Amino acid sequence: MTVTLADVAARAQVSPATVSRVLNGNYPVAASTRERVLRAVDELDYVLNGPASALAAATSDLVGILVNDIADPFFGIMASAIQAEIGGPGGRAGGERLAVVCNTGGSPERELTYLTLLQRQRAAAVILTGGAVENAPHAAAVAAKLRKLADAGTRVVLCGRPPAPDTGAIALTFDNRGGGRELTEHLIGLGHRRLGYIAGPEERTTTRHRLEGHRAALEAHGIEDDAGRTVYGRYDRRSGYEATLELLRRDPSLTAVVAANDSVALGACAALRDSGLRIPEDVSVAGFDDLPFSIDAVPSLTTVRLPLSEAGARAGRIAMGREEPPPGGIATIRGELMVRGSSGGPRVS
Amino acid sequence: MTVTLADVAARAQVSPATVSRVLNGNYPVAASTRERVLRAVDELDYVLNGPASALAAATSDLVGILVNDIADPFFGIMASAIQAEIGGPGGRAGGERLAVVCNTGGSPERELTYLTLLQRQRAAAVILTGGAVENAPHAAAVAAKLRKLADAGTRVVLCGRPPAPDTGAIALTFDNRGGGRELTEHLIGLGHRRLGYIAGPEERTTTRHRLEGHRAALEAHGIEDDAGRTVYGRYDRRSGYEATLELLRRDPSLTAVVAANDSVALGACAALRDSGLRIPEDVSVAGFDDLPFSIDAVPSLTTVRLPLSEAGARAGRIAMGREEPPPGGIATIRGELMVRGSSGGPRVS
DNA sequence: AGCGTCTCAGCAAGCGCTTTCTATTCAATA
DNA sequence: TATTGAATAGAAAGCGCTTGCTGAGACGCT
Repeated sequence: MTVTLADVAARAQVSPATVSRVLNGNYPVAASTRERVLRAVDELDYVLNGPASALAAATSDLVGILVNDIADPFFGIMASAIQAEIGGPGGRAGGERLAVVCNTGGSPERELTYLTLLQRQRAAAVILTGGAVENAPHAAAVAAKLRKLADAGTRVVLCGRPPAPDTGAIALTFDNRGGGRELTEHLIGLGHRRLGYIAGPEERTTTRHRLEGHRAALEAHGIEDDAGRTVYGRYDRRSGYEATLELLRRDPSLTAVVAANDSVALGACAALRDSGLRIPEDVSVAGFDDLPFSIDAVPSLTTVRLPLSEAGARAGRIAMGREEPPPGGIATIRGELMVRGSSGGPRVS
Repeated sequence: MTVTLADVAARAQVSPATVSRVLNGNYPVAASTRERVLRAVDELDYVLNGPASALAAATSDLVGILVNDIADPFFGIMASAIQAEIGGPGGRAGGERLAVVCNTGGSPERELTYLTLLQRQRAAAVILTGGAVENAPHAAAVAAKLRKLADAGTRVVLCGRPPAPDTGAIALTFDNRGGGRELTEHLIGLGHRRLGYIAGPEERTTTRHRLEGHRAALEAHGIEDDAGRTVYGRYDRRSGYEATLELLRRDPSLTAVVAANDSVALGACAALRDSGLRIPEDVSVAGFDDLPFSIDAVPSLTTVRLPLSEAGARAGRIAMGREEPPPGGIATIRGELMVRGSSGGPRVS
């Protein structure tokens, strides 16, 4: 049999209540008693029963982190920063919490199911990262879930995701629109007029915002936005490769390709090279996010740096109640344009 | 107040026991009754209380996945594959389990603490991924924990990690030694004789095994292994960059650099380029793992492909008891040499 | 008609912990 | 010396669920 609180109590010659209090440290216990209890715990190699404890105390030490793709460093970096703050092991003493990273794969159903699962576990907090799916019924369902979670005392934080009104959720949003605009303006400033755009999956807030920024820049400079210059895809390299070939087919005179993120941009680079085009002499390329590998590409990638780690850390602290939420429950986090080797003036044709 | 089983029972005019049985589907319930219960659940928007359920049933639906660095795709890919099999939401019906990805950061203490936390939660299974720390006391502590977990009925699987004897843990091990050897033999075959090696952190099984493979290859071909040709670092790009500069300083006549993994190799490439050396004309570079970005490097990286996804999926299935463990509880998974653009014959000096 | 059998539902005893309330002790105060 | 009040420990009542056991019908058999 496994060791229980009662066993420890018996061994230490105290009541179970006392053992519980020693373990939780939330009630005065004489030093001598405490020590006796601690020794018994040690000798019996006792490990608290989490479920029982959670049931009795009506709280749990689980914190859920929802990500769209755990294999994508974009999410990995945020998750890592969050976890560090959640203070799983190694964090500050006291709150030893278990961070649960849940991989939704970008699927609305999975997202909902995970939220239910976390609700079932009475999670202490839930952090949703990355773009949301833009689909009215689903958005409503998620909002309802979030509201319910908040009502049940679970702290809900959105990190790199647009605010969810009326849910009580704190939102740390990336300024994808602004970043997208800045990026395209940089290219326009370089002299580009025929820019292809490789967007992410449709019905995703991130996709839409970045694209809106791109279009706003075009419009501001009186450049007509030919719909054929935008191709939708996924947020991965492969998608970037294929989309680039498609863009090239539609208009071989392109001088720049703006990608929805860095992985896509890398795919674009590969496609361009395979098509015999030089970067940036023939075609400039720009990404988004500034993931670690982007600086390693050859040429290194012009992109928009998102402070993933900082945002994640802040979200983690807010979720733990260790930092004040931003006023109004919403904060916008801006990206920073990183001009590097993959962008240059257009070729003269 | 939150809705409880009893509320549902009252509404459906049955006993709590019946509701529980409907929800768990592990006991015959008349169709009409079942439907009535299900309707009540729906109407009340009832969500099972996880802790209570876990306490009463003495089991939980948590599955722990320990990774060294969640921001590293090496682990992300495995975790993703595992999670898909764990069948969180979206998996096959029935076992709706919550996959908990825990980020140890490569720290022994955190690893131990997470294991305790999982033990406390009475996790259904625990999967440890990636290399282990080689440090006798710590290894013993981990082994003891694993044994205890196994005794408590938690299934323990090691994925990409050497076996832990006498712990009852199933091990799917990568043949790092073999892969390392093959890689170096490839370079030797190309004519290289002065190879630098950038190892991972010391006291890590992965580091040691890959290095042993490298040295075995050197020895097999009668190449003396100058200790100065090996530099230890971390498993990241930065480390590769710095280590390469160091190697170059020690011996500018190097014709090849073998890195502990792909990220390190990319850093090495950057350092070589910054030193005015061409790849592979002046210096060949090789990585390990074959992460998705490796093929995008310019030139694309010669490396050893590890079937991360497949291994993760298999580990997940074994953890769920959905696949027979390998005979003897140990399986060795081989890597595959991927010869690409970053390796070529040595320059003629 | 009598009886074993099978199906389905309820009773009630926990699961291992937390926490309120109560009891005891002992020192400080009147 | 009697009295008050900290400080500390224990008793016991749950927390919300699962499950072994019991019981009540319904059915088919002899």
